[in-house]
Amino acid sequence: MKDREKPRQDTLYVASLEKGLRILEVFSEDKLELGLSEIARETGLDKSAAQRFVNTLHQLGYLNKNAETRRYQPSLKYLDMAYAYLWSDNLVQLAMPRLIELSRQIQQTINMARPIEQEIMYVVRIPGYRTSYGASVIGRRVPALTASSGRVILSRQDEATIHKCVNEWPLKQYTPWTTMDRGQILENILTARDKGYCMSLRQVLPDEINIAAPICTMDGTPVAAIHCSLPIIRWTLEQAEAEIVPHIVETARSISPPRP
Amino acid sequence: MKDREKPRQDTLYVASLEKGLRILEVFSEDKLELGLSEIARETGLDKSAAQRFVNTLHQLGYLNKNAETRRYQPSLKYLDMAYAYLWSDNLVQLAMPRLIELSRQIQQTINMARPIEQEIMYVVRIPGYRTSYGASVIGRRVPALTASSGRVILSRQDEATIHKCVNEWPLKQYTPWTTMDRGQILENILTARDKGYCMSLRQVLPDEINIAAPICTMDGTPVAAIHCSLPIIRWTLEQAEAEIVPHIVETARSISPPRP
DNA sequence: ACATTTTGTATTATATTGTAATACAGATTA
DNA sequence: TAATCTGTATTACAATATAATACAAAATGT
Repeated sequence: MKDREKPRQDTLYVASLEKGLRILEVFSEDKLELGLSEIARETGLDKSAAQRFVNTLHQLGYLNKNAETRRYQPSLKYLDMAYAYLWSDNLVQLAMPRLIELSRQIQQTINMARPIEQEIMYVVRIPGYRTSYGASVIGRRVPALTASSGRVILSRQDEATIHKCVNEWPLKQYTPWTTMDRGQILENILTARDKGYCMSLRQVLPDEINIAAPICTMDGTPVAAIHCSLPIIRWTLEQAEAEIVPHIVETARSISPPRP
Repeated sequence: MKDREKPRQDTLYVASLEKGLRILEVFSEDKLELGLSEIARETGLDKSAAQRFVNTLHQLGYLNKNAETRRYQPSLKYLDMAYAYLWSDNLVQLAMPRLIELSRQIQQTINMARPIEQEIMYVVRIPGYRTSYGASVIGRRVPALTASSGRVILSRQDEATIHKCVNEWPLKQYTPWTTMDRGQILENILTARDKGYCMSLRQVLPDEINIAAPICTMDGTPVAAIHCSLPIIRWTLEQAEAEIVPHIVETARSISPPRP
C-alpha cells in the first residue's frame, strides 16, 4: 500500500466509508477467506481500524465469520449488489433475450462485456458445453487489450485513441499464446475495425477461439461487446468465420440501446 | 424508515460505514436511478448526510452520475462484489460444471439457490430457451416458503422447525396461483420430505412448473438447492416426474460440499 | 512440552472527522 | 412570473471515530 491515492481532502468526502469499502473489495479470486491481520495488511489499515470496520461489516451481514478459524468471507449479501446493477443496466436487459436466443442457435458459450477503465468486465455469461468455472462467473475483469471484446470495442474509437490505448494500457499474460506484442494487437484491432468483428486465438484460455462484435449507441460510441468462445480443437478459423461470425455480428447489431 | 434497528451502541461499530452501505443498498428492481433527495428520503438520512455519502460513493466509482439529470445509478463496480462472492463460495464452484451438464441434458432452465434469512437467493442461473429477464438475474430473492427451492431446503429441517417457519415466515403473491395458504405449503413441504424433491406449480411465474432438490452437507444440513423451470404448456406433472425429476435429484445428490 | 510469536479482543482518552444548519443557485412546476 | 423543489457549497461545532494501549487466545517453532 505504498502509493495511496489521496481522494481529495474534501469536507464532502467520508473517509470512513472508503476504508470500509476497501475491506469489502479486498476479497478476490486469490483472497477468498481472510483473518483480521491479513485484512489489515492487505488494505493498509492499522489493526484497530481493521477491527472496527470488519466488525461493522460482520454485524451488517456482509462478512461471514468462520467461528473456528475466526476468518471472514464475503456473504450472500454481496450478490444483492449484482442484482441491483443488473436491473439498472438496461442494455443488459435489452440484450439478454437475444443472447439466450443466440446461444441456442449456435450452441456455444456466449458472453457480454462492458468496458471499465482499461479493462473489460463480463456482465452476462451463458455457458455452453464444458465451460470452465472462471469462464462462467460474472464480474470478471480482463485487460481490454487482451480480450477480443476489449479490442473490438477499442476498434470503434478514433485512430488517435486506438494508438494511445494500445501503447499505454496494461497487458496480462494468461496463456503461452497471449499476445504481448503491442504491434500485433494494433494490427488485430485495425482488422477488427475494417471487418466489424474481432477474432482472436488463445488469448485468455489456451484452447479457445474468440469472436467478438461491438454494441454501439446511435452516435457510434461503443458501449459493450458480445463474444463467443469456440473450442480450438473443433473449429478452424474458416469454419468460424463462415458459420459463427454472421450470427454474432447480427445479434450485436440488433442490440442498439435506447440510451447511451 | 420508521423502525430503525439500532445496531448496538458499540465503540467497535462504525455508523458512517453503515450509512454509506444503506445508500448502496437502496438501489433495486424498482429504484434504478435516484436523485439526491430521493436517496435521502429512501435511506432516512438527512440531506447533508446523503450529500456527503453519495459524493464519496461517486468519487470511488460506485455510483455513476447522469450529468443531465444529476441522478445516480449503480456502476459496474457493483459486479466486483459478485465476482468476489462467487469465487469464495466453493459450493457454487463445485456445482457449476454439473449444472451446465444438467442443462445440456434436459435442455431446460437450471437454477441454484441458497437460503438467506427467510428467503432464498439465486446464485447460479443457466437460462434455457425463452427465459424471462427476471428469471436470469442472479442475486434475486424470493420468500423461502414460495420458492420450490426454499420449500425443499426447509423439508430437510426437523419437523418443529418446519412448522415454525411455515407459520411465521413471509409470503408473497407473485401470480394468481401463488399459494397463500400455509396449510397447503406445509403439505407440499412434507411431500417433498418424503419424496426427496419438491414440485410446485405457478408459484413465482404464471406458466412454470418447478422441480427442486436439496443439496446437503455430510451431516444432512441443507445448504442449497437446485431447481429447474418447465413451461407449463409443454409439460404435464407426470412427464416431469418421469423425465426430469431423476436428473435433478441425481445432480443435487452428486454435489456434496467439502465443507458446510 | 515449552517458549515465542502472531492473532484476535477489549478499553480508553483524545482530537480528528463527520455533522447539521444554513444559504444560494439552478431546475422544474403551477 | 412566482413558488417549489432540487442540487451544491460553506461553516462552527461536538459527537464520532480514532490509535494507543493491554490482555488473551492461538499458532508456530524448537
